[in-house]
Amino acid sequence: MSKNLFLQIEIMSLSLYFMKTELSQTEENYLKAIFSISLSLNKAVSTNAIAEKLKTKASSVTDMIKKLSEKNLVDYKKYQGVLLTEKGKKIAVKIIRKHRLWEVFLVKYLDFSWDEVHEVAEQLEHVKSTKLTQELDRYLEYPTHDPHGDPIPDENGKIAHHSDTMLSSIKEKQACIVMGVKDSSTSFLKYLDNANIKLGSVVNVIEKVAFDDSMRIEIQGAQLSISHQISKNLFVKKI
Amino acid sequence: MSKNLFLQIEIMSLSLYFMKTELSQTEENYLKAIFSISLSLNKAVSTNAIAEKLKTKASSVTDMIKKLSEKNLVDYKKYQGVLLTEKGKKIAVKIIRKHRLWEVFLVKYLDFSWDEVHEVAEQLEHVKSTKLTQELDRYLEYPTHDPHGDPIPDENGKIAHHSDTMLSSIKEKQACIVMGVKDSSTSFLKYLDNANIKLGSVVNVIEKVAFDDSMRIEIQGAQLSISHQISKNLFVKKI
DNA sequence: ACAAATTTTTAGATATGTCTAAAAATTTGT
DNA sequence: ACAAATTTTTAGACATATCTAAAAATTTGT
Repeated sequence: MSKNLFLQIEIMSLSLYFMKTELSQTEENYLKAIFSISLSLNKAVSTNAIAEKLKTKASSVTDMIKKLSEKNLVDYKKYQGVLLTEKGKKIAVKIIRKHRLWEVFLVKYLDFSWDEVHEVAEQLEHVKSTKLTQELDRYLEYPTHDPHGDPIPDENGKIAHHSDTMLSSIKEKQACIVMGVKDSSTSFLKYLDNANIKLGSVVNVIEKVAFDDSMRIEIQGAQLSISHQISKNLFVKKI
Repeated sequence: MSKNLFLQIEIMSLSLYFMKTELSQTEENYLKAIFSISLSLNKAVSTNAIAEKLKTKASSVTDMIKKLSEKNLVDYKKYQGVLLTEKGKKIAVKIIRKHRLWEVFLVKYLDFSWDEVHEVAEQLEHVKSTKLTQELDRYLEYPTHDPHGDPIPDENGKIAHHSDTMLSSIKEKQACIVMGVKDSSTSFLKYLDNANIKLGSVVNVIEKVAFDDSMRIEIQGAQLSISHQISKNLFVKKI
């Protein structure tokens, strides 16, 4: 009888471990936040960092982390921050994939501009349907990058690595192509629209000003001066 | 001082009344349920009817009704059931509009069949963005009916009225066109697929069997016999 | 190294939406 | 009309996700 009980408990734990747990939107947002913070970090993600990212309080983060830890989505040791497990990483990447696919859809077919897509994609990314994601991907013709130049993970979670050269690091007389934006804030994107800077734009660095790190660039025949704040938020590829 | 206080309270009440209250998905689902029940009913909607529709308990419904009532979305008197206010009706229709637009999108562009769309549309309908709905409508070329033949409310909430003739009421030798389905269950829709019955199909009533109310019909040259259960769930238009 | 500052966790509260069980009101049947 | 059946509401719990305030642990600065 006792042996039977243990067997039963083992089966329960196993099914719990493999269970296709439907996550809440909140849980999904935590995973996404942890993923994106740990991208630019080689250590465990701190409670405060997550709290700041999600505009919530550290105590709320601690509670949620415990929950995610019980579901084997994060590795957590008290006071030591968290890291996503493989399982947690897979889910985070899946959500990012959905987010970016929807962004492409909104810009490509629904006339959204690149500064309008984020808020709506934040909602759409939580819709649960494998078929939906697959069909959307097909319909969009398997895009590799979203409207901000960020790579879209494929069905297996593989992510093309992003250009990591900033325009600010390009030397005088050198030409490059705009590959993405580091900052996706509305104000920055609107500035770029105004300056006629788009993904794929060819930029020639005419002159660099040592004093304030600003630069004079040429884009589509027109010259303009951009501050360091701008140039250090543009991913480019040298030609 | 006291006059000032009253003024303040009045302003607060006014702003509460006009406040653009973001509703939760649950609240939206209650409004939708009440709307759809009251369509086939000329009196207040009972607590139990809502509970059954939403697969929840009557006590939960009472709680939610109180909340919706405080937000002026339903008229509620204890033990007397509820009716949507104009404000509530507007929101319900908006959600139904979004639901049906998404269904059209899924079938038209993402290769969903008409029995697969409901579940996903239930999620998509709660995404909040006026621009999204407008642009989707435009992109779909302002469809008037969803894949099940249900009318899509326009931007002002106007709904084309639905055919209310059932195939079961059509007389022998009379021809008609399939306009919609009353039952949208997977099993019914799959049966129709199998029998090659689609929206727009021309159906000829060959013979009616008084004994069990079944009928022999002709569709696209082929003859088949359908039960009353089937014929009473198909909206048609006489030719 | 150890006191101060910071970070993180815990404890206890609040809000939403759900439930069961019991009480109250309404409707039904004879 | 009034007892029985049904419906609806209330009361009290519970789960999720949040917060504030205080306690505990870790990190920092001298």
